[in-house]
Amino acid sequence: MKRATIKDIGILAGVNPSTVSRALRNHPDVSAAVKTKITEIAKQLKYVPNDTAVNLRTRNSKLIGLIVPSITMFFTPSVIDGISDVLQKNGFKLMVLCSHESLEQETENIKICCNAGADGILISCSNQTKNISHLEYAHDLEIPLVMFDKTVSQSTFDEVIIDNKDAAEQCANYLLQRKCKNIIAVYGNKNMSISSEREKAFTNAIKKSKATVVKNLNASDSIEAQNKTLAALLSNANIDGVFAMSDEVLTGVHGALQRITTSNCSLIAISDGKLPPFYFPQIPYLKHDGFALGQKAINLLLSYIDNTKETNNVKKHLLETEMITY
Amino acid sequence: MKRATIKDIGILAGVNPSTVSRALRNHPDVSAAVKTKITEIAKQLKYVPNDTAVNLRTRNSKLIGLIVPSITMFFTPSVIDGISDVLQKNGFKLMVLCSHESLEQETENIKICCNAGADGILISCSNQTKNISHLEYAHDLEIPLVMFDKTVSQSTFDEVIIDNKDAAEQCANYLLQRKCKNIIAVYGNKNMSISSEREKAFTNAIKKSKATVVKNLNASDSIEAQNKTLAALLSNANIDGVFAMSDEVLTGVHGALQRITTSNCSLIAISDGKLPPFYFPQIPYLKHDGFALGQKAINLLLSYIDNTKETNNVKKHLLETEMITY
DNA sequence: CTGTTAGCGCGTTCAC
DNA sequence: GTGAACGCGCTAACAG
Repeated sequence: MKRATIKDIGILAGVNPSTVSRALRNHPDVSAAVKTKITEIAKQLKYVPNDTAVNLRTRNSKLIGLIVPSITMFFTPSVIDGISDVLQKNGFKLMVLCSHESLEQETENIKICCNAGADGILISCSNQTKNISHLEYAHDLEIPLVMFDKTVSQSTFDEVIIDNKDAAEQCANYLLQRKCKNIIAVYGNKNMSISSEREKAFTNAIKKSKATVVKNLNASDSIEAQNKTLAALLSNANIDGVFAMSDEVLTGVHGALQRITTSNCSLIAISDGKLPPFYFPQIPYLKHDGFALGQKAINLLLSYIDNTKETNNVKKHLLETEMITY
Repeated sequence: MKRATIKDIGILAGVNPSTVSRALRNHPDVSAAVKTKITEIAKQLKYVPNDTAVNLRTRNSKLIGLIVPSITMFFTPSVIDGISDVLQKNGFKLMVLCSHESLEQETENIKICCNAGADGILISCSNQTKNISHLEYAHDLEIPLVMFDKTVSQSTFDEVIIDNKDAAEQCANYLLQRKCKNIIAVYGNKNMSISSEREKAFTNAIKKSKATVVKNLNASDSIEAQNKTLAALLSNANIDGVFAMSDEVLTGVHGALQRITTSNCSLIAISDGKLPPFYFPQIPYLKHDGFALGQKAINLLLSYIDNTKETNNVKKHLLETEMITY
């Protein structure tokens, strides 16, 4: 069944295609009589405007490119959910590209987005990414871009991230309240700003107390986290507190703790909350909401696209977090 | 920076736009000299064809619509990963729509895909979906559609699913080998064909032995799974084997088992393998690979789009599974 | 208020 | 071999 066009309607209504176009878009210049007539015919023909033609004419694609380092994480799906939630309401399409933690693939994905004519790009960087030189391609084409979650130090694009300092401090305070004295902290890949920021804040908070951070660990995946944590626990029998900065890391840390039957540690993690309830006993965590983060990031991007953004100041947008204990 | 068009190149090269078009698409009719000259200029201008214009002209969008019931599950992200892996290599874009287990939203998503001019649709149904009447919209427009994973009984569209019968039987055999006699089986939502098919196969396999299925449970989410499993365990002290048909269900089942300290049950699950290793001790599972399933489904859909599909027989495509024990 | 005209950027006939 | 002309479906400027 072929699709009806604006022209088909015009013929049936005995009017010019352009009149049909105006009527359907509720232009004030067209008479009520003609308007209802055209609307009626359009309904009968099950007319639906051809997006491609509209896009070509109006020079926008109603397409948002989303680039993520990995999709099988706990966090990313929630973010996608939040983004698509907003986009569906605005008639935008979401194109999902995964970089698999590769800078090369990430660079390629930027090009794909631009060449596909995306109206805007949302990116969370791979752990290989150290600067934003590969984002210039989008910047040159004047395609709005917003970074979220996994960002790198820069001052060209807006960033939507959780309040890393506050989150890490809250976790530190939790452990201090539980009277922990000898603490291990496990972070993600060293390149990521979320790692260094959380480390800095956590370390400072602990320093203010009588407790000490016995060891700062970095791990790019849960296996590495498990091995390093296990080694640290074995060589420091007096560890009584562990901080895991993400779900990825938490998985490994938890595995390590399970293997040390003698250990009696307090554990706290930064998490989006999907994973912790699966463990028994449940693990307390500082919740950082991926769904909300996705929504905030896409709303910001859309404000760039619609030109409704108030100021032009590039800045970091912080997301609040919440401590969940049982 | 504005994008260069075929026209810009033509002016610089002193040739007609149509010649540029031919040269860039390596048409045999254009002389080698002109061809290299044009290619050179195109490179300098960083020319990239305008997808929208090409799509309008060629009447296809290079867009695939993916509709899933939920995205925060364990399984879906792997599937998306597999799909986008294939699509990126073929220059297709992936549009992700989530139905949030709502038939109404699913119907709406079908329309969004069609109206956006998707070249093809991949769908995993919500647990409210009982038939395919809402898919007719796509069928009428002759848009290829392939169902995967969560399907409903029908004979219009191809389905890509795991070999439910084999999977359930393998799980049954695992429990029988462990000398289980009194077994609980926990399935997902009753409407889903994967639930009924797995139940049928599992029950039949157990029936052939001296063991019995004490109880068949159905649960739409992990909370419900946990409550029902817990109740069943409490009222049947002699349970020595549990089968969880999915990660969703497994989460609840595991929670229930943890709460019964006296229980000494064998546990087996059908899972894509992301969740089981997180538990300690690790849970054996029948692996059904979401990544591979995604790839298989999209390849099938692409063969419809390219018209390279051999036969026109609608059928179920089964995916093999693998038992993972420790 | 409505019709005419002119493109958006590209691919493809048809001439020459 | 290459140019000219047309049209995909739609919107927008200009006329009347």
